[in-house]
This record gives sequence, C-alpha cells and structure tokens, in this order.
Amino acid sequence: MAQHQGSAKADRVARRRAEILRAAVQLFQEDGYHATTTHAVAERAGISVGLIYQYFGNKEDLLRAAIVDILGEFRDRIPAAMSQAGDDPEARIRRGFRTLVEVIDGKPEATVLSYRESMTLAREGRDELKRLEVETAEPFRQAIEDGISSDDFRAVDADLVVHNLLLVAHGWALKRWRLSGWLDLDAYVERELDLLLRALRP
Amino acid sequence: MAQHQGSAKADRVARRRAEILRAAVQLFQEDGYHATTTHAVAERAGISVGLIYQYFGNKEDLLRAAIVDILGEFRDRIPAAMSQAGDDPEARIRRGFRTLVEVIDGKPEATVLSYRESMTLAREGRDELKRLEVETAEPFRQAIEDGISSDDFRAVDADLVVHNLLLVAHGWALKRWRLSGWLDLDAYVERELDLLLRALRP
Amino acid sequence: MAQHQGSAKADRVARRRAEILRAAVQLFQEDGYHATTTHAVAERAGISVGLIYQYFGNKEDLLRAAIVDILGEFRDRIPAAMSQAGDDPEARIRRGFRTLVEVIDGKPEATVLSYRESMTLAREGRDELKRLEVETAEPFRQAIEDGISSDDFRAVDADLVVHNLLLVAHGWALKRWRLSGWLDLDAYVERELDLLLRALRP
Amino acid sequence: MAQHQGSAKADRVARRRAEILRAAVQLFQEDGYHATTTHAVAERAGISVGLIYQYFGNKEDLLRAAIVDILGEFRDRIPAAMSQAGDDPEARIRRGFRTLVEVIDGKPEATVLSYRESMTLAREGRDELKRLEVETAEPFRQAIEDGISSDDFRAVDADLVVHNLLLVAHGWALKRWRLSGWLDLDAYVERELDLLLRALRP
DNA sequence: CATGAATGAGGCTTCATTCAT
DNA sequence: CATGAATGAAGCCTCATTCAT
Repeated sequence: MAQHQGSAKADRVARRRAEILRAAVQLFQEDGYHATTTHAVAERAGISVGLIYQYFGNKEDLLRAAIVDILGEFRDRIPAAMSQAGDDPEARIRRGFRTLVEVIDGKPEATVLSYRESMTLAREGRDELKRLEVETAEPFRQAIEDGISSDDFRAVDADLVVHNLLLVAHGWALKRWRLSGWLDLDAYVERELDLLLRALRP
Repeated sequence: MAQHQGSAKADRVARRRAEILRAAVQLFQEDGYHATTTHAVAERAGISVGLIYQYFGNKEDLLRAAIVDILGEFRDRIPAAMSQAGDDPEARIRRGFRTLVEVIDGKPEATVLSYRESMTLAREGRDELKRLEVETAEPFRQAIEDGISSDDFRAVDADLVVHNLLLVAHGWALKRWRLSGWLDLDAYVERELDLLLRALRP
Repeated sequence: MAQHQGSAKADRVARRRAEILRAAVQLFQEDGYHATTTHAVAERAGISVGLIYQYFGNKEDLLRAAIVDILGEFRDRIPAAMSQAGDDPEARIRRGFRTLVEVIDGKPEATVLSYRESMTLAREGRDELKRLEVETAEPFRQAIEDGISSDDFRAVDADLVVHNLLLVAHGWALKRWRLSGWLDLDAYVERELDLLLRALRP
Repeated sequence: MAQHQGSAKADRVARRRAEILRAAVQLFQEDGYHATTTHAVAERAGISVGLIYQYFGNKEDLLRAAIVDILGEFRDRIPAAMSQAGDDPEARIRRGFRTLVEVIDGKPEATVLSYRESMTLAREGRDELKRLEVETAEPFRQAIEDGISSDDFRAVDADLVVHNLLLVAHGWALKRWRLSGWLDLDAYVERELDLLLRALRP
C-alpha cells in the first residue's frame, strides 16, 4: 500500500509538473520567454504562482525544462527509429530525419525556444543542451560514416552533413509560418531527403 | 556653407548613431537583448543614457535598427555580387552564397540576433524584417529558376532550395562555436556549395 | 480512567508543544525570527507545517511563547533562590544574580531573542513581557531596599542598580561570544558581583 | 570650476544619502527592520523607491549603513573627548562615558538597531561592526589600565569593566522608555559613574 | 491527530524612460 | 547637444496560513 501511495503521489507530481511545463512552453512560444510572466504561466496552467515554485526552482528552470524536454525526446526517439530501419545507411537516415521532423512538428514551439532562448540559460543549462544535441547528432553521423565505408555515399564531411541535416529539420519549425503555405510535412521531408541524398550519392 | 554645416552635422549624427548601434549590437549578442540594459549600451558607447533617446525612439527601436542593419546589407550586397557574376546560374549562386556567408561572418552577432530576437519586435518591425528577407532571397530564387529553364538544374522546388541555402548560410553564425573548430569560412562555403550544387544538377 | 486518558493526552500535548517550541527557539536564535520559516521549524521538529497551527495560533505566537518561556523561568526561579538564601541582602543578591546568569546560560538563545525580537510582538505580547520583567526585577529591588534600610548598603538608587544588574546578567548572553574567550560563568558571576557590591557598600 | 562642480555634486550625493539613511533609521526603529518596507523608506524620505538603489546596494546595505553610522560616531568622538580630558584616568573615563551616552542619546534608534538587527547582517557586515566596537572600547580600556598602573584603581579586569561600561551606556537607549520616567541623561550619567568609579577605587 | 499541496498577498529589486540643468 | 538623477511600473519570488484527505 505504501507502494501504491508512493506511485500515486509520484504520478500526481509528474502530472502537475507536465501541466505547468505545457503552459509555460505555450506562453514562451507565443510571447517569448522574457515577455511571459510567472503569473501568466500560473493562470494558463490553472494554478497559483506559488505552486510553480514547488515544481521548478525558478523561471529559468522552467525554460531549461522546456528545452530539455524536446531535446530529450530527440535523444530517445531518433536512435530507436534509426535502428528499427535496419542496416542500410540511406534507410536509416530517411527514417531518422523523418522522425526528427515529426518530433519537431509535434512541439515546434519548444524547438524554436531552444534556438531563441538557449543563450538565456546560465552556463550549466547550456552545457546540458550541448550534450543532448551531440547525442542526437551521433546516430546520423554514424549512418553517414557507414554509408561512406560501404561506398553508398561519397567521401563527404559527415559532421557537416549532420549539421545541415539538423539545420534543415529545425528549419521546419523556424520557418513553418512560411513553408506551410505550400508544403505539408510529408512533402517537406521527402523533398529535403531527395536533395540531401542526391548530394551524398557517388 | 549652410550645406557644409548641414552635411557635417548629418555626418556627426550618422556617426553617433552608428556608435550607439555598434555598442548595442555587441551587448545584445553577448548578453541577449533582454539582459542588456540601456545604461550598459550607453556605457559601452561612451555616452549618457539620455543621448540614446535622441537617436533612437526606445530600446526596441535599437533592436530593430540592429537587425535591419544586417538585413539591409544583405539586400544591398547580394544582388550586386550576383549580377557581377555574369549570367551563369551556378556562378551566380556561388557568388551570392559566398557573399552571404561573408556578410554574416562580418556581423555574426547581428545575424544571430535576427534569429533570436525578431519575435521581440512588434508587428510593424517584424513585417519590415520579412520584407527584407524576401528581397534577399529573390535573386537566389531567380538564379535557380533560370538554371532550371536552361536545364542546368533539375526541376527542383526553387523556394525550398533558397530556404535551405539561407538556412545553411545562417548556420555559419548560429553554430560557429562548433564549426570553427574544424572549418574556416572558405572551406565551409566550398563544401556547402559542393553539396548544394550536386543536389541541383541533373 | 477518563482522567488518566485526559492527563496522558495533556502530557502528549505538552510534550509536542515543547518539541515545537524547542525547534523554534533554536532556529530563531540561529537565523533570527524573520529569517526562520515555519517550514524550517516543522522540519527541525520532525513534524508537518500544519501541525504547528494546532499548537500555536501563528508564527508570532511561537515567538511570544519562546520569550515568555524564559522570562517565566526567571520569575519562577529567582524569587525561590533568593528566599532560600536567607535574610542577608548581600547573600540574597549574590544568590539571585548567580541564578539569573545560570538560567540565562541555560538558554542564551532565548535571552538574546527577548532582546532582539520583543519589538516584533504586538502590543499585547509586549505588555506581557514587561510584566514578567518587572516581576523578575522586584525581588532584587526589595533586597537592595532592605540593604539600604539596614545600612548594609549606601543610599543608592535601587531601581538603577537593578537595571544594571539585569543588564550585566543579560550581557552574559549578549556578548558570550566575546566573554567566553577569557572567562567562564563562575568567574563572570564572581567578578561582576565583586564590582557590584563594592559600589553598594558604604 | 570642475572642482566646484565636483564638490557641489559630492555634497548633493552626501545629502541625499543622509536623507535616505535618516528615513530608514527612523522607520527601522519604529517598526523594526523587517517590518519596514523599502517603499515606506522612500515615502518617508520623500523620494521614489528606485532612488534608494542608487545610493545603497539593497535593503540590508541600508541597515548596515545605519549601524555603521552610529558606531562610526563613537569611534570618532570618544577618543577625541577622552584625550581632551587630560591625563587623569578617572577624568578620562568620566568624559568618555558621558560622551558615549550623549551620542547614544542623539541616535537611540540606531543604537537599539545595532543590538537588535546586527545578526541580520551577513558575515561581512558583522565583522565591520565588531571592528568598530573594539575600536570604541579601546580608549576606555587604556584609561583603566593607566589607572591601575598609577594605583588610582584597584587591579580589576579592565576588559570586564569596559564590557560593563558599554553595556550600561547602551542601556540608556535599550531601556530609555523605562529610565526616562525618573531620570534625565545627566542624572543617569552621574549616578552610573558614581557606581562605576566606586567599584574601581582601591 | 497529522499531512503537505495549494494559495496569494506582498516584498524587494530592476530598468526603460524622462526632464531639469 | 549632452548629462544623469529621478521616477515608478512591473516582475520574480517567498512564505505564513489553510484545508481536503
């Protein structure tokens, strides 16, 4: 029973945290981090200001949590998706890129946030972001290196291609207001992959 | 003589404005727009706070001016550089892209600023930015369309390629802290152009 | 049996109250009244915040109780000690002063508290303190008056001497950090009594 | 002229600081440090809140300044007064004690403050207070040592006598509400000196 | 009895902006 | 033109207190 209580409580705590975080991410995206007041977050989440501070240390903590949230999802989903795609480097890249854009499409606000406000964080927070970013990039780098080894790809600069690949994926969130006028997610993914892979093939 | 006075005065005014703007851009980049105080800008520029308000309406005006400044440079230099490159679509793109990255490299702070803080601006300011961005993109789009017409390029989505091209150019500023570890500007430009043009060729 | 239950219950209540009060006095002394949070008191006492409010009306009540606690001990122990010392005014003063310093030494925090924070209390609370202070002073005043009547002492201002006597006793708590470097309680009591009584003798 | 401007400006700055400090000391004394709001200080000083922070780092700084102010006056006036009193140890002590009580009488609030709130200060501030207190005590200690050497006084513990002397002087501020009912400053000083010196004489 | 999540008033502090000199 | 002292609105955060469980 103590166990039940414990997990019930842990659940409630997790749910509250998520509620607050959701409200914060929404407002950060709508108005920007600095223009968002803690009172606004509380109101959006349907709670009182004070409660925010029982789940997050301070406002910056909320920002860090918001950004870490999406980067964490990258780190968790990208490698999983890519390894499910088998051994073929091209297939792995296709699968990984699509997943990346899909995750970004699910939380475009948070993606933009991580571009816009990461400098707002103190060093400690920024270091955490860099680490997560590198972890996300790694499986892509690996697939490209594999493709080069197997002569599926030209001898390109793998790091640079990964840099482009991430840039283009983030571009879906950064410029969605313009792109979505004439492309949907599927078209964006396919056309970008077409361009990308053409540049890699021998 | 009135003219001389007038232009001397106009010069002084322009110089002062530029000094203030330079200080502001530096600090906006170092600490972010919101963390930068008007007092800090004044101090960096070696003037008093009050004087800022004789050259700029308010703090947001300073931000807009900072961003417009670099976007204006894009608009002025890109078309000029591209038209100097002759008629060949590939040569025009090469020349335009290189110029773009060079301008960005000259004021990386301002570029990052325009990504980070453009949402901070009120609608009026944001509209101005969009206009400038479109103007910058146009010559690239034209070169690609020309290349497609002349069968130098495949029938790609020109808007998408321009989107990528700008994204990658901005990437030089956004991720310079990482890229500069292994690439200099020349190498970045050449390798990116190599990837880009390969994807365009039939 | 109802009685047994009642007193057992009363005991438990009294013990809890004392536990909370002890935690509060410790923290009030360590950090000051205002810097001490009710949560900290609860934690130190090993209970929940809510429980504090079942034993004390509010935080100020806790402060009043803490101060009253020590002043009450003065009022209880000083007269008792002095009357045990017989009729000789000097002996009574010696005995009373020593007891006073001993009680203070036992709860120096609370003594300092009553100096530092008594003004924090509302009028009602402060009046209670004044009453207790006067009650503590009275037996000393009486002994001095008796000494003057019996020509053991000069015709000094009894109230002033009591004022000094209390001041010096409190000084043991107020400046203990300095005094304890070179004096122990016994030496302090003896030397102070020596000075005090010399000033009283004809 | 630059000099005139400079000193005029320095004067204005000093005057403002003093005005704010005066308002703060008044309110700290009336309501206690913690119950005094920065807005109340501003209102009492007839200025805006923001201005406080151009003259003092923060609220605690204001408290420290208030306490240092009076302790600084002790340090400046006591030695001066005592050295003017000539060589006789008793005369020096008389003169010093009287000056001490007079200074205290001039700013009783600040004296009480230094007792009540010194613990509120961070270590740095407290260390400064201790230093000032020791400097104030020193001339008294010297006079007593001299008196002992010249056989004017018994071989008492000089540090202890200084401790008492300061305690009794502070007592004028701490218990003024009671003492002033029957004694004026002159009477207090004379009677206390009578008691004190009697205890010292052989 | 006991808990501790939740509340929300209120405090300290910052900083863009103004204006008298 | 230029200064910088002064303003005051507004934000972040704390913490005493309550109440449903």
